[in-house]
Amino acid sequence: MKKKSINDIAKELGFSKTTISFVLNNKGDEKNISKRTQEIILEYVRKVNYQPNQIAKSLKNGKTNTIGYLVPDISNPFYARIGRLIEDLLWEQGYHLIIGSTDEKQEKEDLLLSMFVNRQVDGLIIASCFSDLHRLKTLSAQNFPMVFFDREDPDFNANYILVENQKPMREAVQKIIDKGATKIGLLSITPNIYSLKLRINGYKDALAKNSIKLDENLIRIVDNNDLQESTQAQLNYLMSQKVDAIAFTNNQITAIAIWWMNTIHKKDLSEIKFVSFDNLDLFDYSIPRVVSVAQPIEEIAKYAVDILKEVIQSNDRVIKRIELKPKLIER
Amino acid sequence: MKKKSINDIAKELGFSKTTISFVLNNKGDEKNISKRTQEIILEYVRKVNYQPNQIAKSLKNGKTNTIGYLVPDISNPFYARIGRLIEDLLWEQGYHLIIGSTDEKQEKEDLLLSMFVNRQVDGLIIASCFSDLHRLKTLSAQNFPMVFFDREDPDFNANYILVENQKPMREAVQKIIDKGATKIGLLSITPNIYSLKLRINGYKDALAKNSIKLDENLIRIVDNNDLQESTQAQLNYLMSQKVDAIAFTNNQITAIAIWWMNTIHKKDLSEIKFVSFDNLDLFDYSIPRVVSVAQPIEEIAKYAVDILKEVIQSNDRVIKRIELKPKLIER
DNA sequence: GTGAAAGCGCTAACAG
DNA sequence: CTGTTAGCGCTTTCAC
Repeated sequence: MKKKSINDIAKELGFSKTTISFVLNNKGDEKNISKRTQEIILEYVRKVNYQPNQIAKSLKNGKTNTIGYLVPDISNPFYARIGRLIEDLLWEQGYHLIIGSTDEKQEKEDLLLSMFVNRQVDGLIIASCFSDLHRLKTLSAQNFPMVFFDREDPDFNANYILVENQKPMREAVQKIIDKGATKIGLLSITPNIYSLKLRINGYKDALAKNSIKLDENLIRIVDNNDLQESTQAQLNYLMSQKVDAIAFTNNQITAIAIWWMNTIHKKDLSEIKFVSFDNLDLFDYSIPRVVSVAQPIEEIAKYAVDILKEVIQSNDRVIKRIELKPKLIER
Repeated sequence: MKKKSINDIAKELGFSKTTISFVLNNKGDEKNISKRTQEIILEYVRKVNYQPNQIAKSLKNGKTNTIGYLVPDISNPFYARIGRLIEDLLWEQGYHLIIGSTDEKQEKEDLLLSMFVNRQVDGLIIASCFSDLHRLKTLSAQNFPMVFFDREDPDFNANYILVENQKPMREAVQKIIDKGATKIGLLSITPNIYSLKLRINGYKDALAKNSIKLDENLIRIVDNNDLQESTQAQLNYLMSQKVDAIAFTNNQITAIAIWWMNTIHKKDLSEIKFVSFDNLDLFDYSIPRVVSVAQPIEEIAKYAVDILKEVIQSNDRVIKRIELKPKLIER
């Protein structure tokens, strides 16, 4: 059974497409279509459950009412929850979300970016891996509506919704120093992303401030291609070095670490302290205790959508940089 | 800067649109376009970074290469992870995912369903709340490609990727009975979904098999509109009834329960036993101990995509019902 | 008040 | 080997 088109409706009803189109788009009055005609059309449309083809509409209007959501991994709770919030906010405005997970791979990000552009999404909300600015800069130069969140590249001027990184990390690490930690390791995913560098700097700041000598060996980077295994190996190393605290630059590796401590390592649980950028509910009760930096995800989603809408609507270039304050959660 | 169209390319290069189109769609050889011409076109296209408009293509071909993913909540780890797996599988086939979260609300589900249809998605992967079959049956009658997972409605004949519900739940509850539980409560989200009913039946079966009298008061239903609060209130009730074990019908409420036990209740942690349908990594170490029923999410995603593809490709009606075996995880 | 017709960017049958 | 052309379903200008 083929779907009805506006043409079919027109024929069946004996009106022209134009008339049907006007009525369907609530321009009946404006275009002086008689009340009677409008009723007939609306009634019929309801009866046969006619649904206009959005693709045709999009082609004509140059608007698809879709937004691309490009993140490292949609199943990461942080991105999943923000995604959900964004989905809801966009829904209210008649927009829909197409998702894309990059796995922190430049190549995948590039392909997804082209895909989104080819699909004519009206805008993009992105947590980029920023490993190659070329394509982003091209899009930006074309004034393609984009809002970036979570991560920043100082060489790339764009709309950013960010949270402070360095200071909160410093304060979080300070907390565990106050509680007696002296030998503090750090575990991070690839820090070629500026925001992650800042988090690491925060860690270094805290050490410096407390005259703890920085031991570069205690800064461990996990391999993105094998997050699970690599995190565990690096943890193992840090534990062998007898650290009494570990700072993590995102929630994903903290979660793996807690799991590993409890199921594989099974030692030092109460002795060691964790610091995590990003919060998770389970930190409220998990051992080791975690001091965490909670990002204001509702705000992030809200600003991302608001600014994206602004960019889409305005013709001239909008560049905003919003920096939100995360919340330090002591435990 | 307006985007280039195939027309522009044709003019600039002095070929016709057809030739360009053939070459771009790798039909150059098939259509006997000279090697030289192909090279020129490919070269030029690369140089100006021409990207064909997918919307126009879609309109022409009647295919959008998008699939709708309709679930109660994309930020629920279960749906998020399956979503991610599906995204990857579809990506390999050139398909992309549009997401929609229903919040278990019929109205929202209906709206999302229309949205997906209007957008001309090529297919739908759905965990429906099944509170009104009308629209689904209409779509099904129109042979719209759909695959349902996680949940089933026996009154609705469709493609299903499911896991066994009743028996695994019975076995899981049996485990904790073996460990000494005698007064076992149950907490579930709205069980107007058949699959959830089956899980509850599994719980009842286990009690019956062990001659434990069923106390309907110990079967508590949480309010979907306020999951957090409601779950906590119901838990409070169950604890006041001195149950020595609680079975949960999905991971979301189990996670809330663990959080509540550890942060609010702070008692009975080692005394009480949990059973959870759906697994979470944190169950590996969380207290109370959780016996869980782990769904094979990779398989679910794989089958969902495979069968959807099959349905899309075949002209005649395909109806499959796959029932996978979940894995019982003792702890 | 209503309709004819052009055109959004692309594909593909058909012609040459 | 390559080009002309119709048409996917819709919107909108202009004409009647």
